[in-house]
Amino acid sequence: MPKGDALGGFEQLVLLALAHLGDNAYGVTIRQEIAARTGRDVNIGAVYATLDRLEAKSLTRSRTGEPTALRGGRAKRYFELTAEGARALEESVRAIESMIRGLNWGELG
Amino acid sequence: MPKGDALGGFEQLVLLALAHLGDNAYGVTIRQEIAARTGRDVNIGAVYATLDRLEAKSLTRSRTGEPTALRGGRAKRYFELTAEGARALEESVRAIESMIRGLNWGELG
DNA sequence: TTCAGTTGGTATACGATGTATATGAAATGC
DNA sequence: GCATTTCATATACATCGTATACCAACTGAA
Repeated sequence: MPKGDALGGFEQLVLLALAHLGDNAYGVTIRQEIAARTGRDVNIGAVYATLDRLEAKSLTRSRTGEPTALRGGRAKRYFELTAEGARALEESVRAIESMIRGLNWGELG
Repeated sequence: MPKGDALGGFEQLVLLALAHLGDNAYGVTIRQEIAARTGRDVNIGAVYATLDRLEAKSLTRSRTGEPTALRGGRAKRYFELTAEGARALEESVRAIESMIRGLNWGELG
């Protein structure tokens, strides 16, 4: 990995949410996924801003879906990982895991 | 966790390095620990800047050690986690682990 | 048939975080 | 003493994270 393109913490979170959601990833579900797994109640604007930045870096791509026959069911913007995004995510997960490995929680603080 | 005090990605990395290094954590070794585990060649200035911010948030504390009898062996500034820092780190590791759990790498990209 | 109510997205601004560059200070060894 | 080595600090700027506010599209019922 060339230096300088490490993922930010929130970018990593959003990419992980995409990975879990598969073909049902759009603003609202992404936010829910993060909240459900981490307990962190993120702002929806933060999610979209980050998705835009990820797309600008070619780590994600998006398409507009069809409206659904539900009250307020307007068309969604679906997001997915690109191959490059999947690679960056794997790399970044590997990095954090190797930092976590072997920690002795008992001796901290 | 009260909203707003989530750790940044690099802050988390630095705290993890502290956790591994125990009583031998100072600028140079912290940098080495991160590089050795992640392959990421971080800038020393970035490390100190982050340590200062962590200390401002009471997640770490520091003290100045004794000079050593080595060429260039000037006094080091040692860093360690506070109890609060250890808690924040555990919390943040738990969050990322629950985001990683159950991922199916094969279906990405 | 229009408008309240609901879902979902966009714009933008700003503070926090991440990073590079440059400089400073204290020690040793010759 | 002065070059050399280790370690720390200062500063400036780019990127990321977050809040606030607003806009758009659709349904259902008056």
